[in-house]
Amino acid sequence: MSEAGGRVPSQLRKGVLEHCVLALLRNGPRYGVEILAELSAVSVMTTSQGTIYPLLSRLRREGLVDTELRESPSGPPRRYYTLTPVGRATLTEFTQAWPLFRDAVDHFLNDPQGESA
Amino acid sequence: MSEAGGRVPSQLRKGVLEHCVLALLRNGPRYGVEILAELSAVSVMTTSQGTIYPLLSRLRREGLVDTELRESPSGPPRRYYTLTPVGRATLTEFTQAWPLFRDAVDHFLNDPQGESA
DNA sequence: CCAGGAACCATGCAATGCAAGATAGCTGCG
DNA sequence: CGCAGCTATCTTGCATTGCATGGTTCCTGG
Repeated sequence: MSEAGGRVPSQLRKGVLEHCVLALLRNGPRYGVEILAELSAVSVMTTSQGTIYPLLSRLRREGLVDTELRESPSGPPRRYYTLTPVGRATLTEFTQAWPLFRDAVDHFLNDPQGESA
Repeated sequence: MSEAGGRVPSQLRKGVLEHCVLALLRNGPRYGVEILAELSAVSVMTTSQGTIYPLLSRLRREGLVDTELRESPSGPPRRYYTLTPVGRATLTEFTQAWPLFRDAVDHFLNDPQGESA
């Protein structure tokens, strides 16, 4: 309630979450719950296990990430995800495409008359 | 292919197109084909009739826009869309939420180490 | 052994962009 | 008038993907 201004429609995340996960993996291998936590550290990206596990499975199926099961110091084993060359290339593509999209949205939101420069 | 750098995944548009249309309508009433043209003027927002007509129907059904059928100086009648107060409020909400989302994505894409500025 | 938590995964649903195609009105031409 | 071609609107079916829900496995502590 009263978060009208801060609420981000979940549809916005479509097609973006995937690339944010790839971006996280640039920093080194991560496992599911860890990825979930790092995403949720930025509130508008907060999501759930029901979102990222299917997402991670898809990334693996499509060859964008490799996985490796490692024992945990305490608890069940963790599945670590690592970028493959294909995953890295996909991330690079997105990194180039994103500013175009972002600026286009800014254009429509900020340029009512098409005036400006 | 080979457009890797400029290609914007269509999933990116999800939930955004709707608000870009609302933003367009701030400039006054528009009809379908006209909206399609103004969106396509920004290449990454190029879309098709099969996308905007269902979208416009939904906006009308949800009370975000009003419609009015007007004769065309030449051709079939056109259905003009106008923002309702609800539509205007929805647009305002999105205008506030968008920068949060945009900056979050920028954060993940540009901040590999979390080193910040 | 049992309780509880950490970690993983699968299933079904909802929202929405899109391709393809159908319909209807207007204009110009013969 | 009759037809071609354009403008404009709308419908249907599909693919993608975020999400809620629930279930399973492994480890630790008592």
